[in-house]
Amino acid sequence: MSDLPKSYEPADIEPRWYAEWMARGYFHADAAAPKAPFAMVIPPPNVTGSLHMGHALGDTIEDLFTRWRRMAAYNAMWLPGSDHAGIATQMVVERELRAKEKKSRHDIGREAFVERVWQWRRETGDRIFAQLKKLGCSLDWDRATFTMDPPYSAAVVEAFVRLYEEGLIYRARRLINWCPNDRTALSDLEVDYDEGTQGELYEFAYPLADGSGEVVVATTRPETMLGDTAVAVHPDDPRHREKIGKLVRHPIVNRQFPVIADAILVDPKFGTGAVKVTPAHDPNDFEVGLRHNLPMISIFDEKGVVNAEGGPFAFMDRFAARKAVKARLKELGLERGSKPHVHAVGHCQRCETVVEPMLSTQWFVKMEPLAKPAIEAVEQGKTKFVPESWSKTFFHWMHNIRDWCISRQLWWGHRIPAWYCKCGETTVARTAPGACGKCGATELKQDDDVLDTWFSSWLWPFATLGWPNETRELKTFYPTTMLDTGYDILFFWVARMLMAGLHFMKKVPFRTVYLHTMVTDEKGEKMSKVKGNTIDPVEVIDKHGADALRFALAWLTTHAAQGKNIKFSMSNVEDARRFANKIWNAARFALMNLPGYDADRFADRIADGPDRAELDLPERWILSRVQRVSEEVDGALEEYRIADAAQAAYHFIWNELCDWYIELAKAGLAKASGDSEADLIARSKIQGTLVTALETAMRLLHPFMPFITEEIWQKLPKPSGAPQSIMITLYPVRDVRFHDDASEASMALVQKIIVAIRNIRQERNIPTSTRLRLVLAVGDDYKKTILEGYQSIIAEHARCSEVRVRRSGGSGEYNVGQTAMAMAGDVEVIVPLEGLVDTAGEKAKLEKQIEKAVRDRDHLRKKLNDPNFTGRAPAEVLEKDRARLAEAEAAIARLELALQRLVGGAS
RNA sequence: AGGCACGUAGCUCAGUGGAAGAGCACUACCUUGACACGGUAGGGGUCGGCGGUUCAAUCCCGCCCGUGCCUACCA
Repeated sequence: MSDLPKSYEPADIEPRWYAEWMARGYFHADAAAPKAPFAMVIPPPNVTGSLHMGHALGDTIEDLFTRWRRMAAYNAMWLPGSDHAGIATQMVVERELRAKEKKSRHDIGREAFVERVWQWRRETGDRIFAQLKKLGCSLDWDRATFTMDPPYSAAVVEAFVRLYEEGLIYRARRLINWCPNDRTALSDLEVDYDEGTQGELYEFAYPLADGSGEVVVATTRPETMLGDTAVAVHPDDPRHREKIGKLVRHPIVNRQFPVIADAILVDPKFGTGAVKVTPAHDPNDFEVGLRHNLPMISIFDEKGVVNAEGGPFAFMDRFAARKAVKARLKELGLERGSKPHVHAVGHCQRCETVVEPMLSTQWFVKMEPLAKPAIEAVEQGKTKFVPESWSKTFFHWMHNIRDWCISRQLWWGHRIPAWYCKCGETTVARTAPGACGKCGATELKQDDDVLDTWFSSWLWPFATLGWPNETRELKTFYPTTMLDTGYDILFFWVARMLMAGLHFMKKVPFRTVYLHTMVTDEKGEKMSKVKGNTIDPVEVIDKHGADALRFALAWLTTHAAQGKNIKFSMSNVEDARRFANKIWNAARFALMNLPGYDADRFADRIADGPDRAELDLPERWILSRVQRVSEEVDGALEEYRIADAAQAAYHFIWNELCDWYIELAKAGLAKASGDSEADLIARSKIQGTLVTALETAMRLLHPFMPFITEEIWQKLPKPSGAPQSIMITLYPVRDVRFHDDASEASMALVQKIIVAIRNIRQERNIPTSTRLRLVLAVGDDYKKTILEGYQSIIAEHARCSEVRVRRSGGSGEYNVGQTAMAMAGDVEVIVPLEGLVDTAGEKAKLEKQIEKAVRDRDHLRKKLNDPNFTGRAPAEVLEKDRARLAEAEAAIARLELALQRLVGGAS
């Protein structure tokens, strides 16, 4: 007897099973196991991070695939870890230091600060791991890796040194993106452009040095004029042609510089046709500076404050200087105008400070040689994107790739393995060199900078498996099978991993890249703490359970078209929770109805399929259906159609197993409630089928909802020798013995008939307590025989006292004018309604049905009379349409007959 | 500026060259011994607009309108 509570309470069940699975070591994959590998690495969350909805989505998808493959007998390995997240982590610890001790990192020094970060990590880092466990993630925790672990750090150094030795890493003075707030260089990808910033196009005049006039320039950043070293015009612009080669006089700092001609920089149609050139603070101007060999004058320090080059404006902040410079120009009578101007302004991805282009010496990775093999690998299908359309975006970026600035002026991260000698020699080495290789000096100074966090992340799929050592792990699990991640880090991470994997391992790092969408709030707005529209997955789990959250996300995970996202709301979770409750109650029903059931005996009975087991229609039908749905779910997962898989499982469980089979089983069990041997056998067939269908459904659903399926699975009776956990069972596989087209067709007809009767009842307001007498009229004896076999099922479910089946066309079987009639496929469903009939109403209903059938018939006739159609359409389409036409014609005939009788009877 | 997508039921979204689908919402009825976190039945869409290809178009092609996203140095 079941003592299950009436509704499902996940909080009691989930933590218990996760602990049990851990204890039994189910998450661990042995690299030496003689099984086909399925390997995946987690996109490592920041150590500072806590689980947000984006993680919840990705990790649900990843766990879903890991569990699914594990149940298909793969050696499934999902590798966990976390990322040291340079800037983010440094900022967190700095903030804490300031709050607790009112000190800056500079106050305590680099060594002490880095120790502080380690201490912070020991105390509060990897909080997210506990949250991943709550979500049910079956990660191989023994392999958890942190990007600052000593072996991983060694791999980072190894990668740097190799690339340096190969000439793919170089140090150069370039114009880079600088964040004056974080005081570090950024890569191009770390700059977000704020499209549509309302700015000003300000015009002012540079006087020509010879006094022959002036040249008016237009700029959005007047303050950078302090660093101007040229004015550029288009060589063919008649307005400016005679000024080319002349000098202008800088009105504020004591300097003269030329008017130059540059057809690349200058668009004569824009602004005044003359451009001020600031090579040290603008990427385009930098290029001009190189082309024309102009001086490059940096006018800001690392905080974005004007330096000594700014003359009277020194020590002013960038934005204060802008105002001051404008005011001064006005005083000097050089202001020439201003108009509003919308343009894109770059912001630091991390702190949103306006990025300053600065001239600076940094380390770079030469990307083109790395990009080429990655492009080819994707072209050749060695790595596939899902959805496929992302490969276009990938190619576009890869073909236009630029060198990657990898040095960061931070303290937290992998320190650049380069040492400088007073003699000017640079030594790049795996360990600190004892002396300069050139001059022998022993006082070498290591580069102060650390590497971009992504420089360690791009090694993730192989550095986590022991690279550069040749490990068993690498041999077994590299290349990994799939990678799942959000499309927002396609360039940051996926593309770079492809490049690093091909370069260092000579093989792609993953066969398939599944890119999932972004999760937003229900209005489609990005979730953010500032906006206050975040949904905390941990709170959701506490309230509704991890299974509900996971299923809600899976249900919504359709292929990620660009610019689309998952609009997530709590109602999605509530729906999923209702589903969990439904499953729970289906299991309760089963468990309440199993007294006397012997799982071993049923297993014997069913061992050779449903024929030998002598099952009845409902049993044959549901076993065929669970089989078909299993294949559907499995097939959908093969194609990464996650929502389709979730929805197929959902509809099977709710609309077939619960709505129909359990109802059919109730009647069957009631009928066979006695103690006779016959009853016992009849009962056991139903019990066995119910348990089998439910057990299969639980396995099917386990990757989506691991906890509830385990809980129920454990409670179901199983034949002796069954596995200890649903986690280590086999995923439902194709078994053609249970395919039963005939039973599915018969059941579909029975269902149609029952629905037609319920419809009649509903429309006429006939209460369920009124037992109906039913007549089914069919066109041939074959169908008559079949339906006669299902009379009792129909009677039970449509609440009829009597069901008669006869050939159609006869008369006198029911009282004229006293019946309701409807078509269920080609079966006439006739319900005598003595004394209950509203003749006018019946007439209207019949007419409506006729009208629809006539519409169908006319449409089909027209089609089938068109030789163009019959001549060109494929045979099966013609056949189908002819059958439909025949059905429509028969329906019209029978409905019209019924109408005539009705009218005749009433008159 | 270039590129990639999208426009299907009130809402959120699937879908396919051969009779329009789901979840939620809505309407009516039902406290039936698995479940009211439930059941039964139902209403609701010229599949953004206009052309074209085809025997057949929501699906393929072109144009237009609208929306979103990505990349890019427009002073």
